[in-house]
Amino acid sequence: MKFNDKVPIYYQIKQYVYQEIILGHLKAGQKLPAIRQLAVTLTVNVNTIQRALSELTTEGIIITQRGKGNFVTNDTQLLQALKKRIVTEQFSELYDKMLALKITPAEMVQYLKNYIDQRKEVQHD
Amino acid sequence: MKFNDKVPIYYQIKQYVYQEIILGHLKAGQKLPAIRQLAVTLTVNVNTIQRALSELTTEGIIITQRGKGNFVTNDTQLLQALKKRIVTEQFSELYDKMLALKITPAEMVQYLKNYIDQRKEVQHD
DNA sequence: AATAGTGTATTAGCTTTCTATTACACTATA
DNA sequence: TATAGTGTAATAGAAAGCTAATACACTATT
Repeated sequence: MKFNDKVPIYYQIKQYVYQEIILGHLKAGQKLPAIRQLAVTLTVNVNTIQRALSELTTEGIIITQRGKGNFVTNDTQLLQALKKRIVTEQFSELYDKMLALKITPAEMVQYLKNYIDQRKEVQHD
Repeated sequence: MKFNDKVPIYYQIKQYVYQEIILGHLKAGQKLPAIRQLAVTLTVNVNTIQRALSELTTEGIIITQRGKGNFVTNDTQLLQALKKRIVTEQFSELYDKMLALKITPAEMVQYLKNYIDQRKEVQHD
């Protein structure tokens, strides 16, 4: 997996797990791959996986059963809220950065639309 | 200054300088505060300031004159392009993250509008 | 009981970032 | 020419993150 070297890997792994849950690749109650397996798959050290899962456990997203494995929580309410939480986080960050540049909300929407149009054009290459 | 501990301080200082230029607080040719002064103002070490300015110099945004100080470039074309570059970077990041969550461009716009409305409501408290 | 598959914990060492400190080099000016 | 203000460089040490390696603990199965 390709990681951004400006932000801790364990943090990016957390985001990856969020993503897999949101995409439905990981469902409530489902068993995650073994940490040694994840370490191989993501090509990072077991301890780095551990740190990410440990924080996810603290959040209640992941339940660890010693000797058995790691499982996605069965708390469907928590999982439902996850997508909203993650998406909102991203828009919140963007909003604050734009505001710091004195860009108005209306302009933000326009910038986003323009960016989208631009991506569509480039797609046609 | 408050820094995000997930990303290097020198990197955040670069962003801060970009911001000050975009906002027009720093204009073409203008002298920056002395690095020792910046270090005090931002409450970081001189070397950390140095690293940020060194990278900005490499980009041509800042011109260093030994013994005199650091100055914003007079290359107005470069400065003009800066705002677009920084803003686009942010939307690009958002777009990619949303796409990873299988959120369509149309939905992105809607999410942004919703977030903006939400912020407006909260403002009224 | 032994074994394989899990998570947990610890230690050592590397790299990056940041700080602290000191010394040096160039520029302007009194 | 002395001095104050500037950037530059180098060293040492602390902290965070990551890796590697090893050992341990729990669970399920043979």
